[in-house]
Amino acid sequence: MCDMSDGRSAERIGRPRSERARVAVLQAVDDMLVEQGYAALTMKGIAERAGVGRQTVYRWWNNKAEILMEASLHDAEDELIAPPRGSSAAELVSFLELVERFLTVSPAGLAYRSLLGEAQNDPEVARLVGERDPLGESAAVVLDRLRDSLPGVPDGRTAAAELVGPVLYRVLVQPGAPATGLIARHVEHLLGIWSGPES
Amino acid sequence: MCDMSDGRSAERIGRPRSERARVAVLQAVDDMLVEQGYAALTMKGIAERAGVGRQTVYRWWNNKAEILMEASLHDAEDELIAPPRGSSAAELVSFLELVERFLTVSPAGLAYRSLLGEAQNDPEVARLVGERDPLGESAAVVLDRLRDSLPGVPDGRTAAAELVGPVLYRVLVQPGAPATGLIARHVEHLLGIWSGPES
Amino acid sequence: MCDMSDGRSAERIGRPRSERARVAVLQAVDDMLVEQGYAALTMKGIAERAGVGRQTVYRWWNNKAEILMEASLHDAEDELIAPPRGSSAAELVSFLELVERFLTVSPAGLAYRSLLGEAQNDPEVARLVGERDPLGESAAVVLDRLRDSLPGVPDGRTAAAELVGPVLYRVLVQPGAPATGLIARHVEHLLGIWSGPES
Amino acid sequence: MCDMSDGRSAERIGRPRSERARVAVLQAVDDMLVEQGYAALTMKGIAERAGVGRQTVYRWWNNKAEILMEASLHDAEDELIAPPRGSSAAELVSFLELVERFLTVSPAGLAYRSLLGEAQNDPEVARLVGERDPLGESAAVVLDRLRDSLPGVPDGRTAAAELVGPVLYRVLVQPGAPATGLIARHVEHLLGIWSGPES
DNA sequence: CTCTAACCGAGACGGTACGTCACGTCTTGAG
DNA sequence: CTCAAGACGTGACGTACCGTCTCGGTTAGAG
Repeated sequence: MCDMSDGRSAERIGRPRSERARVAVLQAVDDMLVEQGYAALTMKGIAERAGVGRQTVYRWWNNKAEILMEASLHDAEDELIAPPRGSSAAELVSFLELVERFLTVSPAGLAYRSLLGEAQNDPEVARLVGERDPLGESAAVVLDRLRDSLPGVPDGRTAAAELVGPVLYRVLVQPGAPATGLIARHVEHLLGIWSGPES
Repeated sequence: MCDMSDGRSAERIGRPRSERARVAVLQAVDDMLVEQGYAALTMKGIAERAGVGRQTVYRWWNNKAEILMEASLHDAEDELIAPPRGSSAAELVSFLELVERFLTVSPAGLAYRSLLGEAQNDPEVARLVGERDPLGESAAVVLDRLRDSLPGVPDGRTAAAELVGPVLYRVLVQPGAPATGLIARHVEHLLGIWSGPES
Repeated sequence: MCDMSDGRSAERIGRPRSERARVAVLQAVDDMLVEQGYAALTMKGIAERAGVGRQTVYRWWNNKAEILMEASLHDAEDELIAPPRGSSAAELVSFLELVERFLTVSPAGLAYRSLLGEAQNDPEVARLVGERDPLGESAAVVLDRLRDSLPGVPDGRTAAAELVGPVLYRVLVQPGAPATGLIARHVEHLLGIWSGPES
Repeated sequence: MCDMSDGRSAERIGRPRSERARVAVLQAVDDMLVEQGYAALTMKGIAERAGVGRQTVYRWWNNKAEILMEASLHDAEDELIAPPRGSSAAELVSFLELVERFLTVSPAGLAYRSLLGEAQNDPEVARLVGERDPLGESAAVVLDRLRDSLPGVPDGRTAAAELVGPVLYRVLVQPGAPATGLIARHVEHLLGIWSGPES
């Protein structure tokens, strides 16, 4: 997020940044998200929970949004890997169920939703989300894997939007309602489109 | 939103509430949303812009979210009425283009997005959005109108989610990118599903 | 200190400022000065001790220095009134003993010393102290009263400086050391100067 | 100030401390005091200006006060040596004028005033100032020299307080106002006291 | 035509989070 | 063991916004 970024940068002088502090912050954010929710996520609170100075947090990330993005990105990659199944249908259903679970119970998913929320109000956050969208990226991975057996899957972000859009919409608008029925029917429809000879 | 709601409640004594103040607040919110964005939307700022006391705002609505909801609901009904077209395809495309324009330029749409964002962090707002979702309601209206010519359209919120979900997702994640291509392909797919004998 | 100053100013609109909050702050400052000393005097601490919002403190006074000045000025007038004595010598000795006690034990006096200290670093505070110096003003009052029996007392701030300067210097440099001997000898000297026909 | 103090302690091992760093710090403090004033005197700022590590500063001195004390003490001895004059009066006037100039323009004098200010809030600094007071020591030197021709000069710190107290008071309270008139009259009075047969 | 009650504007109130700054300590690699 | 550099934990700073309260003044229906 912040500068210094990708290791290297040759020899830095002075005391090196504490990786320990960095992961403590990310862990604290994860914990607090599930325990108290985003509304109770204070910079001061994060720092205290992580046993870290406030300034240190600002040294690594410029915004609360950047912390959330990092917390979300890192775990999303792991949590949104759909296990291989026998059929495309089962694989898509599994993935969307992962997505739903991710968005409703996983710290990373809660972070993603808060991030998406903040992006609607803060253009800086919007830019961040626009560039690195863990949900869309995971969907792209799954679709790439299925492209052989589903010749109709379009390229780029369109297919990803068509896949996860309805589930995301349901979770954003009705976080409490289960999306299982929606997922089943939605996958059925998508298969009807993508597997056929058309398009 | 607040009590007193729908006129009624017979005869109240004392000075009646100023309808003038109420619409001034809604107008101020609309203006400030397009001029400065949600981040600069302060209760104090709204009151001052509307030439209204702060307490008066809280008399009509309990939260900033309730104001946004009212500002969004009222205009959304007008702005999301798809004009009748010759074909179902054209009608759906028109509707989704309306949706995209609503979400990106209309004050009511910006309010809706901010509201949806806030709902991810504040359960009270989430309840509000879950009960009255202008986007889903408009989609339901359109789908009802087309149900005769599209026998495959499922009932309830599933179809609405499938219709608007991808477009909303695109706008939420990439507000700047045009969704025209996505809309065209998406409608084409939906028609393939809904018009056929299957499902 | 702050604007609003001298009452009147005709009809103000809005909720009037809470005199209760104002005196609570001044009382809190007095208490904390004797209990913990100036170093522990935090704006946040003052506000909490006074049961008052932080912004309220800033509404009444712009600086910590302005609070101290007000706390000092108000009490200094009362605490530095030398009781009438039979002789000029006794009256001056009484006054200087009051000054010493004021500077070492009274909250107002501790505030004055901290203020004087801050004035050496902050030009804004220096201006404040230069305009309203409770110590000098009290000395001037005493000297005015004695001018009849001491024809040699010069006008203006010179006499006041000559009277209180040595005692203040002693207290500033050696707060712990008693100044009684210094006071006795100093008054004796001053009388030798001021009572004579010279000057 | 810090340990190691007076050279000695025989043979230390490891890299010897850099005297160059020490004087660079003192020079930086002097410069910054006249350029920006005490308020802008930061430990980090001093170190950077001196081209020195922060830890190095703390190795030589424990507090900012100790640096100021050293900066003040060293130069005060030179700057407060009253040149020999024909008369006691002229010598005292010269000395007090030096004092005034010292306190208002000299870096060492500004440091002394800031130190005196800090001493009112911090007992540790108060102890420091109480033990080594450059102003009082210089006054004692002058008075010792004049004791032969002024038989009435009392011993100890009383005379010093009586001599410099009024001038210091004037400078502390009204740094901008010239003290020339005060000095002339004050010396005249002191001579009336000290030269006479009385006391 | 008053009385009364709820409204209106304005703005101060007690809280709390923000991002910055300075402190004094700790941790690098180099000398 | 010291040096320059700079990150570390701590905590105060002044600002902004929240939602409530308290003013004087306004506007209706009830007596």
